[in-house]
Amino acid sequence: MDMPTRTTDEVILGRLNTALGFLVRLAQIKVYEHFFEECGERGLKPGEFSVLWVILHNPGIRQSVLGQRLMIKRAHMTKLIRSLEDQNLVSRRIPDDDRRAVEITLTPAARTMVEQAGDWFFAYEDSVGSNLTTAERQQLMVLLQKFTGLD
Amino acid sequence: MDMPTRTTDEVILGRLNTALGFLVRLAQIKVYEHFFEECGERGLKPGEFSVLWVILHNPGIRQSVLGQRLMIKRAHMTKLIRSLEDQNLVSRRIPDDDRRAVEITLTPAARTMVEQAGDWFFAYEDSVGSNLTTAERQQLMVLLQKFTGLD
DNA sequence: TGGAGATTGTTTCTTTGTAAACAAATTTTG
DNA sequence: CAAAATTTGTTTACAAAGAAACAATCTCCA
Repeated sequence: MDMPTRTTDEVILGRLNTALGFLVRLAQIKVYEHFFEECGERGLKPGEFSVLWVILHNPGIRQSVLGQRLMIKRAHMTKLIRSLEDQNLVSRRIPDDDRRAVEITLTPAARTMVEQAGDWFFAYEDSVGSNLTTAERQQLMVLLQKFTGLD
Repeated sequence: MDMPTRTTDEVILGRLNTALGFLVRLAQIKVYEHFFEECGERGLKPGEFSVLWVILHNPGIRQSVLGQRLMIKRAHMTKLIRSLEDQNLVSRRIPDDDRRAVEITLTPAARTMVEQAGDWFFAYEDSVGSNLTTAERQQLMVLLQKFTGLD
């Protein structure tokens, strides 16, 4: 009998389910979808939060450095920063010693906001991978740190 | 001295570098960039390949099932399939027993092409995470399978 | 010193993917 | 059975992200 595949778990993936790149992509989508179920309408997306968080902990950081660390391309970073500036969350300053660069700082209002947002963001992050044991989560974290070169 | 952050590895990430969601996003970008360095102008992107690969191994699979398994949204799947159809790689058939559904099959030409593409695709996939040991790669694979619910 | 090349950020255009409204077919249920 | 609800795929409008071309500034070296 050669019935066409009708249900998700019948699907034959072959070697695909051993491919790291494929698995990482699936994981990323899952995290993202899970985020919007949980944090739904908080108004602050994961990308935005990570940018603000890093600026909080590195006041005066340059756009280029921020982009390199978070792996956000220049063109996109420009848009992100402008959007944050429009929301009055960050301010830009051209340093005297290099007038091409832009140094980013949080506004005072944003500082308290981001600290607060950190609470629920990391609470959410703790719920990521809740189908793994604590030990597995720890293991996965370490492996991903090494994989991404963050160790 | 409170110098603004100037180089990537000076950047303070705080709790962020222990956040699974953040790490997974970084990993995904890294895989994707690495892919285009390696496989540059092969004309077949990771997403397209995975779709074709799954159709190859599940001939007559329905669009909805394909989308669920690869976590591709309906609206997007429609465009992907149409693009593949325009390239004469897949054909669509409305089954008699459910005239809303669409069953997808590879064209004969695509079958050999995808089998061939599999060779370099999985060769590339083997090079993903080359900064990890073989054991670590295996571990990461198993953890991601569990994480994504593919086990 | 001054010009070639690199760096930094912006702009414009394109690609990729999502959301919401819709139409058609099917299933459920009163 | 017939109306209501669900499923499946498409369309349209939009958001997120990258690529390439560009302008301004800085660096390096002949």
